[in-house]
Amino acid sequence: MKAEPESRIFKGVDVKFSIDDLYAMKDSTSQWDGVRNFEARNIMRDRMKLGDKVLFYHSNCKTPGIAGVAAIVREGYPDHTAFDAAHPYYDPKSVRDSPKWYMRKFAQILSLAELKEHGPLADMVLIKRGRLSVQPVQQSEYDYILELADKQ
DNA sequence: GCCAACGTTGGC
DNA sequence: GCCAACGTTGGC
Repeated sequence: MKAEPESRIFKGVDVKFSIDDLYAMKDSTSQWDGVRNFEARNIMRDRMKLGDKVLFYHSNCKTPGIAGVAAIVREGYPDHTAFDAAHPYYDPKSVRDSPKWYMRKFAQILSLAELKEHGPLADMVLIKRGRLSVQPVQQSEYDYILELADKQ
């Protein structure tokens, strides 16, 4: 799942959310709001289950890459930010979702540039397609990435 | 800041 | 249901 670790003002609000921001939250847990893409929403609503692991990706920043691992502690439910006309994530047509997590941070970012150098990851949605804020990861890809992280 | 790739909208 | 126009993502 992607989030932007550097400050960016969207409709008057800073949307910055890094792995450190997640860690700093109460119980290192947060809702995951603001998803406004149907495919991404469907993955959150239909496929992400309690206890599932999540690769936390830093996007739109100096070193885009995987920052660590989080886990689902609550399954999808409607994103209330979509109902609030004053909220930057307001959507007048809304019915949406969001899960929650906790996390483990990698020693260093596994940068996109580095991930691209590893053949076993060549078919990752992240590499092949890129643009999608919530993406499925194959178990083999996840295991490979955790091995890379453990070698740091 | 550029722009390619892709998603969404809406007229027809 | 097509598709042009437009908007967004996100690496570079």
